[in-house]
Amino acid sequence: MVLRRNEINGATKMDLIVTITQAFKKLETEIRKFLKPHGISLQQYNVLKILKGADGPLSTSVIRDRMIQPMTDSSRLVDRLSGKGWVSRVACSIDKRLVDVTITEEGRAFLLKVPNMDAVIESVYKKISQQEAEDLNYLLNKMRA
Amino acid sequence: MVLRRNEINGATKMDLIVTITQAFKKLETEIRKFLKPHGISLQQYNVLKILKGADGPLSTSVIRDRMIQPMTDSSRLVDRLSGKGWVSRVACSIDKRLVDVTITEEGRAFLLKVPNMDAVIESVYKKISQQEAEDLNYLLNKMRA
DNA sequence: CAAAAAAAGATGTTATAACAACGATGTTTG
DNA sequence: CAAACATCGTTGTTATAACATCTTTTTTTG
Repeated sequence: MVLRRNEINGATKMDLIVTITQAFKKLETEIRKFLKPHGISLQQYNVLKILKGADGPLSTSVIRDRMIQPMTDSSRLVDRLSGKGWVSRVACSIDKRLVDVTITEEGRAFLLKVPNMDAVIESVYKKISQQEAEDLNYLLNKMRA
Repeated sequence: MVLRRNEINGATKMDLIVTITQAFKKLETEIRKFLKPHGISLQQYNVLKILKGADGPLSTSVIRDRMIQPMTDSSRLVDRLSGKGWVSRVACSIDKRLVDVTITEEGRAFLLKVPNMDAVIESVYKKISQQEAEDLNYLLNKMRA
């Protein structure tokens, strides 16, 4: 694929910082606004989806590793989900350092109430083609390889 | 320029969410670690640089508009900078709703002590070429056009 | 001109994230 | 085996961001 761009494009890597930041912020804002009426944060939603997709219980640290944005504070993040009754925590019998976190029926029921996010994603990415999305993905992955 | 990628690349726009997020987070983390020993946050640093680059005073809302990550809470952000003595605030005589924010000599002196960030940026982007950086910039800008 | 609308910034509140330190448990290694 | 080390999760602390609301001031509009 041949990229078409302006005749003059002196974009530096410094410019890329600005561009990546703004692309991310726009994305984050849109998703946040989408989730807000449902009373759940981005990170909490991410964890809930991870647990829903898992076979059985996951430890807090495994959850953190699987998050799109791994965070140091995942313990309290699980705490908040537990407070809402969407996950349960049980001490792991094999390794007592671990905590087995499982999504509850209430958690599953909640996820069912949240509409599919496709429309949000499409609204953010509508300006680029599927091919361009793949190119972007390729370049961004190469960057942080 | 022809992008080379894996034979199979089924990256969806949903994948892009993950990729952009992780690219941004890596960037943010590196810059944060770089600034931390100097005792300034990303946003505060951004504002200080904006004020240094400005001719004269800027109002809080103009500062917000120029930030890489515009934030609702820019009032208190300027507050913190003021608390450190790096900016001064004076009521604007022309429009009394506005506050003229100016970088102080202490603020300028502080900026001089912070080393250039080029090395950090280079470390994050070293895996891609200048051409690829420009392509990325082009695609990301197109996306959010 | 006067009322309505908009804009700027301050502030209270709440949620969240980063960081460091800690205790408990598990693993490695001499 | 025992001591050093590593891992996991919790907790305290602090800084930050989002959001709503409010006052003041300016602009718009009928």
